[in-house]
Amino acid sequence: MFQKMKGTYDLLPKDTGKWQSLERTIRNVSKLFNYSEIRTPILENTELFHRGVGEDTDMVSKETYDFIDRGKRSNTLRPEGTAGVARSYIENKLYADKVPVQKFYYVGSMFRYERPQKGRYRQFAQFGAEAFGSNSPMLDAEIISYAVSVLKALKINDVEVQVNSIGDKESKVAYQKALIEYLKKDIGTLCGDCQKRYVKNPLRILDCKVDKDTELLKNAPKPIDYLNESSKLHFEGVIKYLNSMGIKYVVNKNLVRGLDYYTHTVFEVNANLETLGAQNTICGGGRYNDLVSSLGGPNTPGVGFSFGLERLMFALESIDFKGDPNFLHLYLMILGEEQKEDGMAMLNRCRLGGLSSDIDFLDKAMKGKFKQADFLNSRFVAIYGELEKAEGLINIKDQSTKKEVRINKDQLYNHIVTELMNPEPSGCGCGSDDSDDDCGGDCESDGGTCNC
RNA sequence: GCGGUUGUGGUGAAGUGGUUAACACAUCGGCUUGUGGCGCCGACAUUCGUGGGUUCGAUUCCCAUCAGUCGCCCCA
Repeated sequence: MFQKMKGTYDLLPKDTGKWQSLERTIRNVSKLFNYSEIRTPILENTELFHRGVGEDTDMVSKETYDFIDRGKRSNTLRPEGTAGVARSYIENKLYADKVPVQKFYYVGSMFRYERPQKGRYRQFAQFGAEAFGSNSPMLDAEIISYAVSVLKALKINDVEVQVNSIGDKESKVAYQKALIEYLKKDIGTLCGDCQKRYVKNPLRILDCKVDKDTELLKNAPKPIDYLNESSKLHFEGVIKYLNSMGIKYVVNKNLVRGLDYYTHTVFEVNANLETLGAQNTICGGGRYNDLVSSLGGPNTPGVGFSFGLERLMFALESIDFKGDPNFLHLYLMILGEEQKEDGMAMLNRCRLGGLSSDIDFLDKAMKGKFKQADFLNSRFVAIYGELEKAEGLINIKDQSTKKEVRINKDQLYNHIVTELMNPEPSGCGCGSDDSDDDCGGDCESDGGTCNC
């Protein structure tokens, strides 16, 4: 028997409603912030990620899915979204567009070759946003507000936004030098991982979980203290606008991020949920003013974020998020071979009229048909057998009230539509069982038959 | 890449070095030709993730491997 590859998962119909609902919210909020969807290939030239994300990052040095294709080219399944979007921005010369600040969002699969654990898969989904063409701190603040607004729209409230600045290239270099100098004598007292980081990526020593409480690290210089004048001004601007928008955040001076392309603002959103386990960062992002130029484009600033959608899903589950329900308006029960032609005709008429409808294909007994109708969460069942055919009638039963009526069979569709419009029994026919709220807010899309 | 832990039917699970692998739920069929309940009757694992080893004999012990799960590193 075949089984799915390690670290992948099948998203089955019982759960896809949640994802559709989540994605709809993402798209709605994105529209409010005027970010437009971009879809770039899942596959890119390997070199793009080496140059974009950074040769020495863990992500590129040990987590990418690389392969050589039949044309002997080296390809990589994208481990993140920013590099591909930046490539597309440059390749399509969007910097020359009439709209000078280009704002994109994307939703799609990313791939990293890691050991799976809670909230971490080898194929996982991200929702990300990127804005190119302005170095204004207003844009940094907008991006953070955008991320927070998505969470708010999803009713995920128990989160903490952490921000920091690592400054522009000049500030970064100055800081890194100072840090290396500071740690030089005592690096031997830190943990093994830190000693490796010292050589590879000294910035990361700052948020080491093992050593973070040592005097050495507590007193270590912080990036924020090494910002040059313009970097300092930029960060102050970001803070100013966050405050003016009423966005809650904490400045975490130890926050540094693992990707090389970041400059200035870096931020993370953490959810305080035990259901997330160790992976509680649901969103990360920051500014990357040197990325576009390092990929061969014009000198163009940018800023963005990305959400891990599986982690968002975990967060949603802990607040009892339901998503779009699976339901049927009509389940048609045909009794007897002779009635099947009429049945198919009625079924088709209902479907074309906008009613979600189905029928028993297995000639089950009544008992079995009713069970199916229940499993499929059907609002109405209609029974059509010999007796009905003889009189041109059909029995229709409202599952929400258990009331059954016998009507002219040509009235089946009209009857159901009329009943669905009638607010009396249980609101909409979407089958949603939460009576307090609504059915997710989008039943108007199912053919105009909902009335919640 | 490293470490812990788990792996028995559709599901939840019991179990033992010895030949019929409990039990419950679900599902299917019947009692009951067309109204879902209840009840009763019956069906449903040539096999205990996979491969190898120890043994007269392995689902049980050992090794490997695969997968799940949790953690480290890192990240979403």
